[in-house]
Amino acid sequence: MKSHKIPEATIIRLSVYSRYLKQLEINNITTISSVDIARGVNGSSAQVRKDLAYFGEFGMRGVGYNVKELNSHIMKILGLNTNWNVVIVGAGNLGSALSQYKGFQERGFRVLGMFDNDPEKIGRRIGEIEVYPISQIKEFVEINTVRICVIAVPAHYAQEVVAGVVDAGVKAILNFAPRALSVPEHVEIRNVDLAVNMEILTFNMCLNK
Amino acid sequence: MKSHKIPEATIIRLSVYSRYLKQLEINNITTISSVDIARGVNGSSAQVRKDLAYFGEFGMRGVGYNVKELNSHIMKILGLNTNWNVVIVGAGNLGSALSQYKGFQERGFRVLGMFDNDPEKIGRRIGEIEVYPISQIKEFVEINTVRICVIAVPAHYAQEVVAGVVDAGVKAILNFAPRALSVPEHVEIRNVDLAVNMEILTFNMCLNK
DNA sequence: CCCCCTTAGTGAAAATTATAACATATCCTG
DNA sequence: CAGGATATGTTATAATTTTCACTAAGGGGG
Repeated sequence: MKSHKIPEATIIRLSVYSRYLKQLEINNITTISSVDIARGVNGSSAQVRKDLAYFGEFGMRGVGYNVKELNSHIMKILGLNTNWNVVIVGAGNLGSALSQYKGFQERGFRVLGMFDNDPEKIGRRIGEIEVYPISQIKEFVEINTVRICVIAVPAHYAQEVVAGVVDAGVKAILNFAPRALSVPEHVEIRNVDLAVNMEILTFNMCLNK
Repeated sequence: MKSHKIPEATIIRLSVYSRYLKQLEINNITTISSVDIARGVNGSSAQVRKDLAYFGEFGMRGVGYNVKELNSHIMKILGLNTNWNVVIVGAGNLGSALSQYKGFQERGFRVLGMFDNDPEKIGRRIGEIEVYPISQIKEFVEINTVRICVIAVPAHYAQEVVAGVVDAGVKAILNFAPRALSVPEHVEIRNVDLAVNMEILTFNMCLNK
């Protein structure tokens, strides 16, 4: 297990493998080969093996991988052997939808609260989740040991929100606002830009004609 | 303008540059250097210039780029000099939120309709957008020349939906279902896996301690 | 009008990432 | 128990992408 730098693409794929393995588990499939994993995720078998090799040896030559065991290893690699507390800032359409997103819950992400500055929204409940005033976020994050914050506010508020949640002790930010944000060295940030994804599609469509 | 293969990372960055330039336009900034673009998007100036160089020469040496003109070029490169009609399949939380997402409208993506198989949801309106039965999607796509479909249904329905919309004539798919989907050669697909993004954060957080 | 400062464009070098090929280990069959 | 079939782990190779350094070109001041 060398701690050399791991390509981000590898982490993305591990996450995808993991979900696929979960599916196999549900279907009571106990063993799988790298070739079949590759088939299941539209990848290559060499890549599957290479990705796993960064972290150890999880398979058996001539046999394949034990589905459950491999998934368990990957989950641990990804830091998913524990639950994570999450807050969402921005209780608009997107924030609300994210708060209900099953895909988070399934992977151990628990949205404990939402925050907004709109008096209209504060106090409301989205499903089980209450919307608190943004002024209370620091206290909330500290009390509930929240490490992850999702930002789903308009772009021009986003940097301001970052400052607040970083101060509150958040260690990772998933940002849906289409703007580059500055964070301190010790805070992880990841941008999910929905329009960018659309635009990659249009670019490719235009190429092909 | 060489038509060599363009890195996808370049396209992503172009999209980001474009949004940043838009912002500059709004602030009445007329000229900008690659260094300042880089600063605005947390990138490097060499990368900015390299990315643009794939498509032509848009700047003036010793001066920089004309903001408006450069953005106009990038928009055209990305295929955004025209509007795109979009349908969303899945009128749940996520689909509904996406239908209202301002970031799409701003970039010329018009959501014309949503589709679902739940009688509860069919006929309802989310904002201006009506939810139609999935059975009508083919006709709708043909009549409205829809080229892009957003998939926001549970994972186990997603492949089925793909088959339907591809048959209907859709050329690009933005998939939010956490599952690898098969599409014909001529159809572009892009997966936005929200949990994956969370998991990259947790992975990195675990590395750093 | 010339010189200096600035900044785009570009080609080569470096770093990264993916692919392919192979050596090693396990199982199964006869 | 031996040998073939299978599939991992690993090393080497190729491809891609980024970074760096340099050249070329425009603008402004003296």
